[in-house]
Amino acid sequence: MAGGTRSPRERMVYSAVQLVRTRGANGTGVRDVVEHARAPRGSFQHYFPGGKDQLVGEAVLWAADYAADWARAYRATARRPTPAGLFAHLARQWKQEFGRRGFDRGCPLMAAAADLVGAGSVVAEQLRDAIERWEAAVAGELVAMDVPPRRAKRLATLMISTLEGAIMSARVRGDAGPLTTVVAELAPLLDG
Amino acid sequence: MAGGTRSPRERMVYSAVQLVRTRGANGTGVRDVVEHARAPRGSFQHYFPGGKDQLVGEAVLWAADYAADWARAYRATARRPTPAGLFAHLARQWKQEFGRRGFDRGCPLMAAAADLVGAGSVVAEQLRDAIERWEAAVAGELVAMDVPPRRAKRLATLMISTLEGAIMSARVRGDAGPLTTVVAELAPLLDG
DNA sequence: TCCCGACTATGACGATCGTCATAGCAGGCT
DNA sequence: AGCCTGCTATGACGATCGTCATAGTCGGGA
Repeated sequence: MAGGTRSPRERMVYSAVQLVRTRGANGTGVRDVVEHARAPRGSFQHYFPGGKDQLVGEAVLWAADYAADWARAYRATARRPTPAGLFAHLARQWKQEFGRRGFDRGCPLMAAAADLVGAGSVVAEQLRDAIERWEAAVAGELVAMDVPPRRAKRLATLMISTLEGAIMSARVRGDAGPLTTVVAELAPLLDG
Repeated sequence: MAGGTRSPRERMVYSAVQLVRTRGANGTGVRDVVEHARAPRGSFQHYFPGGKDQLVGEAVLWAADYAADWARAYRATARRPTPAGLFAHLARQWKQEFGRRGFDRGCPLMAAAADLVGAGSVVAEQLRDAIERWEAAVAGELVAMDVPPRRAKRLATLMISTLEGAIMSARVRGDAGPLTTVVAELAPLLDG
């Protein structure tokens, strides 16, 4: 999650992710990102000649790959993988995040989507890539559990939608309850 | 949805809702709201001495009441109300919105949550009220269908979470498919 | 040695933000 | 008439935004 020896460029992308998660895309300034990353201020325009759009775009893609990797990691930890188990695995991380660090940080994709999609930002395209990459990873894991590909895609859509909404609900209430609820309610449907 | 004879004050709250839906809370300026509402610029500080926070707070509450009313309206239109029918009713409005007006506008509660919760805004409290008010309305409708109160609350959480996530997914992809998918997938669980 | 490329430092620009101060208008009441 | 109150008009303040221009530092190859 956190490494000490990353390049200033990588640190800026990572910091952008964290700040977008807490304050939204419009609420995050490039100066904040540079400072949070302990990166030289002059390096921003060197590494990101495309400006803030490029930075946020890379942050969104970084987050999607991180989420996809997290989904793929489930198979190694579970002795008997099931769709409901995968969903619980995805939700567990968020419960831990909320339990340990509070409710300040949400999903970066949701934050970026809320601010940028309707504004016609160029980042919207990479947001689309990000969501599809994540969903494809989840669907791929379901296929590996012998779920038929077509249904795997539908279940992946359901899982990601429900997870995202539960994250938002939990953050607003300051209570991880919604995550627990949706995991329990969806379990029979996913494994049935 | 739109009335021509509302007071400048009401128009500003309504315009704030629409602008927050498309550009997010931080992306919406008070000058934009005033102009969009065709309201006198000087009236803003008169009606909202609490500034932007007050305006956004009222917008969030307005949206919650609107959503709650929409949920309650289902019972009148359905000859044989069921939980899955209610969920489809909620999703149908969004499919129509996306079909008619495109994907620029999302859910104002999600947009406000993404921008304000992590920033420690005072609006976060009213956001909490808004979500709970909406969820209580949905749960109330379920109880009216003879769903036991405790389970009604859980199903309401599931429905709202899934709906919110599907809205986000649909907006990012520019395709209302996720809404259709989650409605179909959740139906047997909700009515079973 | 010189130079050249990658990287960093710093200051400034114009735009926009939320907020405020102040003045002007209308209409009802006494 | 005079006045008070609800509402509107307008200009400005300081802060912050994303971006840019320019100069400085550093190390390795010719």
